[in-house]
Amino acid sequence: MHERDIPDATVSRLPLYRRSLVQLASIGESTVSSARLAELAGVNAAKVRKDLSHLGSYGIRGVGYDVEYLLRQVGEVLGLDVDAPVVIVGMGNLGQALARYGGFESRGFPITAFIDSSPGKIGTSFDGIVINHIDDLPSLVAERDLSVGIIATPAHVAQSVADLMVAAGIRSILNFAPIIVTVPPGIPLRKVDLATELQILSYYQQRGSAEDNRSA
Amino acid sequence: MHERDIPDATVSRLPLYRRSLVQLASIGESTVSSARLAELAGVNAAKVRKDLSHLGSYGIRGVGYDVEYLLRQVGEVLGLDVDAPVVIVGMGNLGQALARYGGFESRGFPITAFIDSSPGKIGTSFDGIVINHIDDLPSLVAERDLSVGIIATPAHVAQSVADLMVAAGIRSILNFAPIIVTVPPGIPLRKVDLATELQILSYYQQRGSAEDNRSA
DNA sequence: ATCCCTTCGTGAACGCGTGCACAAGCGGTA
DNA sequence: TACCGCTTGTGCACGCGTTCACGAAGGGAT
Repeated sequence: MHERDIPDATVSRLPLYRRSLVQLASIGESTVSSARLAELAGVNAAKVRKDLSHLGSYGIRGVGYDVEYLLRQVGEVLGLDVDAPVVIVGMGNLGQALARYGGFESRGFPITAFIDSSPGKIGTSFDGIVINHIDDLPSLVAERDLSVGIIATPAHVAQSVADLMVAAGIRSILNFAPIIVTVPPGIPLRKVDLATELQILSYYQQRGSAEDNRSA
Repeated sequence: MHERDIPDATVSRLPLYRRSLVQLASIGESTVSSARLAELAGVNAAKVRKDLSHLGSYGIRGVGYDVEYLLRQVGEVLGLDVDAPVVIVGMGNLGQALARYGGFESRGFPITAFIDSSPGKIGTSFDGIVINHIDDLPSLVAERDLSVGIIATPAHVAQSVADLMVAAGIRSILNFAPIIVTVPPGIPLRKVDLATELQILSYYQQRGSAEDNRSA
């Protein structure tokens, strides 16, 4: 049926469904209706059904969706059946926090390499992994099959770090530096900017009316 | 003169423009065209013009926009002319990193209070600010005029923390916990989920085609 | 004063995303 | 077997967001 061509909006919700499904599985639920899943994920029930229909039809009318099966299916579509080793570039406060944050390994994204430019840090260990120089990136990518690069550097070096990542063979990038970074087509790139989020909140707070923000 | 009713999509780009304008101001540029601003912000030039038109028309045909004036204007629309003191709840790895991350104070969001549940942490200082118990939140909100609450706790307590924040008078919330949190209407709420971002990247990486991700 | 070049502001068309509403389909029960 | 209640899958209409393309309007030079 419809194997590929999943809309962007749906893709961005799949991790949400996945989280809810994990939760359901952990409390022993074997099936779930679109209404219940919608409630857990904080979205509309019709949207859940339409989203899930994009990965083929796995629901049973009158019953709902099989939790375990759907969980496997979503994981497969997202490509989570294989690990994607992560390298963090920039071991300042943010980089160190990301490194210690446990939520990655357990979700299939083992943090496998660290890069920093400070001579005082290079060669030292962090969580049992040696911090390397950026020049070592290409060989690290090859050795450890690094797939995802996280940029946690100051803004003024973020673009050059991104360029070096691409050159070294990194296949997708998550940018935390507060600046626009551009990469060649074919390299998925997403950004997380904390100050931006606060500024958006500031607008809606000041205005009184709170857009669609009932749940998140 | 359209004062209010700025589309959500535009609001979410205003911080981006603001960042670019700050950059331009720092290198002494006094005017900027929509094309240049678009390049810096990584968006389409027509979009820039339409976005800026929503805050009234400040561009001069044949010349461009006045950097300083536009900067003030954007800041005012976003409500950045007054400080919005921030409280961080959950001083684990992420909370500590956010606390040390310098990008907030300088952008009008002074981090003014910390909350944690661990008896070992309560009463100790972090960056010169004492870590308090969640029960102290209402009085802290009143004393320090706290406006924004950051949830950096484990998922299973995030909802109750959000409830307590709302009850204490917090006016907008940024949630880092990997779970859906719901708040009453009128309280702006945004979420940042790192694992979700990685999973989305994983999908596009696996697929080969990289959506609109040329710049971010 | 006139012309030309540049850049803004916006009308209009298109496409994506959302949500309603309903028919189709499955399971259980008598 | 026939019926009933529940839930999925989707056609359809609506609205928001994006982009093109062009008229309007400034500034500077002749």
